Amino acid sequence: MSSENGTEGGGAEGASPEQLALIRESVRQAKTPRAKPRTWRGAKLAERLPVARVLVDKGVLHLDRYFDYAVPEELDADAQPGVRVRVRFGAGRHRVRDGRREGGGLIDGFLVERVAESDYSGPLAALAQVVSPERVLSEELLGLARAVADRYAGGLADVLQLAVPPRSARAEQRPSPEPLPPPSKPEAGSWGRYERGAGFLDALASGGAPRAVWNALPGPAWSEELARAVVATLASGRGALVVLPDGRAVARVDAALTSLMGEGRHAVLTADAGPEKRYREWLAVRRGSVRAVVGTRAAMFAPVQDLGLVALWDDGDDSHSEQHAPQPHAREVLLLRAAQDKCGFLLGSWSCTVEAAQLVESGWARPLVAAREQVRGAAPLVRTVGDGDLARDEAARAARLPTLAWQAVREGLRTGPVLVQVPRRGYVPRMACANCRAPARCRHCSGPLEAQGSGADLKCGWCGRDEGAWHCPECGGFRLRAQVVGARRTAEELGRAFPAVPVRTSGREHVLDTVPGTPALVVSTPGAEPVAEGGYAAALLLDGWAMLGRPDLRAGEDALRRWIAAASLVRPQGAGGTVVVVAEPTLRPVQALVRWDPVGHAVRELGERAELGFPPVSRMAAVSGPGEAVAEFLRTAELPRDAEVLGPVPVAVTAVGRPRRVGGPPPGEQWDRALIRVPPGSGAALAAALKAAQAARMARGATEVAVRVRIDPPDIG
DNA sequence: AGCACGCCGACT
DNA sequence: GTCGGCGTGCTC
Repeated sequence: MSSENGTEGGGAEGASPEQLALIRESVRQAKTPRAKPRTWRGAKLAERLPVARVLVDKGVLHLDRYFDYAVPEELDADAQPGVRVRVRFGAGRHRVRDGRREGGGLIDGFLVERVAESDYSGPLAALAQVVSPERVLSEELLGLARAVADRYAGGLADVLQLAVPPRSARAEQRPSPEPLPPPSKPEAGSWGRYERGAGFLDALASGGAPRAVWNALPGPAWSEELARAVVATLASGRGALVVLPDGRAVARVDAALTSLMGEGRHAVLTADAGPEKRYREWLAVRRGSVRAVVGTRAAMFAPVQDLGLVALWDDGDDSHSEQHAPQPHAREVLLLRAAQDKCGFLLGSWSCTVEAAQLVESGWARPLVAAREQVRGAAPLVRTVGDGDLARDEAARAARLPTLAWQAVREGLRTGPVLVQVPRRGYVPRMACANCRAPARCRHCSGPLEAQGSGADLKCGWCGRDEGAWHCPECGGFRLRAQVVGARRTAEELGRAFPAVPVRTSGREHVLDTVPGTPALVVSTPGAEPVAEGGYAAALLLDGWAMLGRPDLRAGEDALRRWIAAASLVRPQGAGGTVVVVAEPTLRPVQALVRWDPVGHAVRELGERAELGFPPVSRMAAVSGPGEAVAEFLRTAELPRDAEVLGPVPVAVTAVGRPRRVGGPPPGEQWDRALIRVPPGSGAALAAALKAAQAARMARGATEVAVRVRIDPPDIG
């Protein structure tokens, strides 16, 4: 008997679907409204568990519902829970005409469960096809996908699209390699530098499930430390998963794992591997051939068997936010996984997000930190140059760069490479008073003024109004300077000032992985900094104004994270490592950098967020769309009693020619956005209410204009 | 989204 | 009696 049977319409189609259709036909003609045929006379169905519950992959229309289908006898063997299937789905009765079935197209789905009876009071259609007998959707993965869908008020089918890669028949046909026996428990290595580091590894190796927020010491040891945690988990006979922000970080942990335990015990899941290779690796994990996974954010769903540890590096990096609906964040997905699988959890970073601090504050995770003298021994010396220094510094105004910075660069270049961190290009140049450096703001809405093209035209980044005659409200000055452009030019000038030294650049389109330990100027945008052999001798951080000037809740935390990430590549103070940050020394993130205290900074931020009712202490959702649609949505949604609606207010029109933000309005269209806030503990109720309201809208039909619902919106003023 | 069902008015 | 317009609701 062939499972290929019935793949095409026409005469080749198996007999039972035809018969089923005929039965439906006769049921209808007998005018029996909704017969309840529990038995199928004539149709050859599977003897045991003849009903398949199927998750139909058709958008958000019928969120999270299963549909029951009859299992024809010839598909019985292959139609196991977790396989991909194709079914007829569509309105109305499937007529039989000229021997062909009509109505309802073939669509994809997952077979979730086999049961004895359906509780659907109507005639069941048959499964059209089992796409392949590979059981891709395990019970655990389904449970995780459902939890993620609930957390983010999204559809189960949407989450499964993120969690299960597209099929490649060739990849499926290849047998996965034989699993290797577990490695032996690794030495603690540089984990010994942390107060509870060795204990954490011991707990993993002995089958425990420790949960930690790890503030990593600056320097390159983090990737090997992550790898040791993975090997310790494997040694206990369980699997491990590490999610990293980009391909370079994946390559480092990959290399560390290979050097600790050789090839064949871990898989690498990244987007740039190509669909077939990626699916092949994914299958090796799903089949249990490989028990450890490192990868970028899509790997957060990797179906590792018997999971003992989930780990995430640098959760503040925004590449951990999924771009596709419902836009889950890797940290939140791994939190759900740790809770569901009762496994270990490790959240590591040189810096510390407010969310990470909250995990410690709530007692859910324990801090994994080094003693103060370890930090002092590993971190570089940090010095600041603020507005006051600049004003007093005659040479700086002429040369556009403070004397202190010149000195640090000159000194550093004597012994090694010097890193210059400049703002990312594509940051719209924001303007400040050339005299007093106060940010130039719109006189109507206080939004940031931005330069338009090459000319002197100014436009507000929020309300879009033109500003023709700006003058500084602080000092009366009327000259402006573009901070971002200034930083780039400064980097160029540095290159000219040290003509004997090579200049390398690393940025968006051309990212360097490493640079040699010889004297060089390395100009890089945040996140693209190459690792220097032996560490940088010095770093110059020039983008303080651009980062801290953003009207964003995370501006301070983000600036600190990027500074710390760059400064972590610099040699320790004892080896002469120096960092100069051009930013106001009274600002809290700047002070946290000088004291090298990212955890303290995050804890203070967390306290303020709690007071102000901001995330992550409260949970927020954003509802956006055309004004009338948003208003209607808010009228009909049955929000939790303790929910508070802020707005709606008009969102800034996306300026024509600027890249459209994911989930934002089309250029030129006016949208409204409301924020909905609930106190701690009501997040699940809020998500459920928003999901129900969305589903109700969809059911009402196509006349309704879509609104976008986003849990944990990233940009709240 | 499709697509069939059904209620109601117009025409043979 | 029967055809067909479009509004409503379902899809196993």
